[in-house]
Amino acid sequence: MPTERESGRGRLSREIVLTTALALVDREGLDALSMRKLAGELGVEPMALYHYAENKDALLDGLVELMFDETHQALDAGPEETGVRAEMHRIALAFYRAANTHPQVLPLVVSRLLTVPLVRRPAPVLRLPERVLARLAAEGVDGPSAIRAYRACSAWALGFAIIDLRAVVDAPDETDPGFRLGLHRLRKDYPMLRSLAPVMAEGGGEPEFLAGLDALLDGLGIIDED
Amino acid sequence: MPTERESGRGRLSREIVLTTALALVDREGLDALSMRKLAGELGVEPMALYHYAENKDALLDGLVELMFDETHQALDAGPEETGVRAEMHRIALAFYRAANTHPQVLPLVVSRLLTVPLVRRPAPVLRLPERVLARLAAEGVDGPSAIRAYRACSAWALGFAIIDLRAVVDAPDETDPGFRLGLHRLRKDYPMLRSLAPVMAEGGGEPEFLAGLDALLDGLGIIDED
DNA sequence: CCTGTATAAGTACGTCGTAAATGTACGAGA
DNA sequence: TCTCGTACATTTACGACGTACTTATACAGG
Repeated sequence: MPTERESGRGRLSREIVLTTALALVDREGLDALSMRKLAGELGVEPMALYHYAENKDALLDGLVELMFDETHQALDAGPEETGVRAEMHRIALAFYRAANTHPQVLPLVVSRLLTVPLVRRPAPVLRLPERVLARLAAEGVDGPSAIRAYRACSAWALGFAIIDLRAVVDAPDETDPGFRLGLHRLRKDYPMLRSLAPVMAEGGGEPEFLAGLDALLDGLGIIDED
Repeated sequence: MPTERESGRGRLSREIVLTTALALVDREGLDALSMRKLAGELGVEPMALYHYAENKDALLDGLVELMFDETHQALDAGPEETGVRAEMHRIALAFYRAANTHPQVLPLVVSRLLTVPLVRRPAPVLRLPERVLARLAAEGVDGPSAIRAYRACSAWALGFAIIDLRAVVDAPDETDPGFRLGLHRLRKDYPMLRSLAPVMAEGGGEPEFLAGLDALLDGLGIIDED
């Protein structure tokens, strides 16, 4: 006798489909995600997925949504900080960690930002700027300044997540045949890069992330009042 | 009698293939780029392209390469600035402008950064950090500090380019049927976003980009000596 | 003029996203 | 308890894609 998950109705749900897709992407990369493969992983025929995502693009949107959801879950789990600065740290860190957990999703975030108009973005994606702007407004920051601050923080968080993740990939676990050739080219044509590559491979991590964020907030005059 | 470009040998070259591909992507978006379509645009059979790009991924790498090349061309066209700060502005701006010229390539940049190990990145991609690091070293900045500065500048340039380009897409040229519905949702659930959307749609542009860059450099203590 | 080599074209295969039609199991009302 | 509408899953099929493998062509050097 088959369990509920194994036969008939109710085997799938939007959440199951999306989380399985996200796991697949985290594990094997974006290119490995196909409707057929995902269906196979769920023990289902490909077309069944189209009840939960209008098409593949919508499914990819769902992955972005999931990453932002994770950010909000982390934020909702703890209490809001009292200082603006501390709260901005908390929000940015939540996003940064979600991004680090699902690096493969970042290219999707980028292409969606460039493509999907604000008005029809998924709720969790909109909720993040709303959260930031509301907090800044509560602190007495005027509209244009708040927008500038939000823009700076999101640009920094996204950019730093991308750049710093690179460090993982640059780590010297390189065993490919073309490696030594590449190293030689590096030594010859890019001496600075060559000598600093080990430092670069370490990555900045959260301290450097927060330091940059603080520098930006300083520049914008977003400072705790006391 | 057919011209040289129209028959026989020498119709194609890596440069022709790549620039045509880039034009196609700029015009119709990443998804519209297929080997077959590109070949059609070049008046050639699809397989001919494989003499200039090992496969489609390599062709996409070529697009990133082209964007960085454009950055270097802009930089090589003018004289180096004497102050570090001014030179960092010049370099970052060159990149920012190239990114704005080819927004569709940004998702590719991101996925390559996350995927391709440093050692085998295209020359123009390596040349940019080399340029920055060399300049900082010349100014007496030590290795780890230079890396931090480079990381901050590249994260900011990439992130701000992505975030600020979004403004274009968010502009209120929305004529879709679902628009008013979306607007209503916005008003109800995201009041801050709703009221600040017009400000947001304007984008920060180059002044805001440079202001953020300065804030980061200030935070790192990268200051002209005089 | 001939020939080798660089380049383009042709053919073919497996995979992809997904439209359309068909089948199936559950839950509510008789 | 039965039945039937509806929500869900499957089947089948198509065109487009990336690209391996094979064949044709045109130029350059001997």
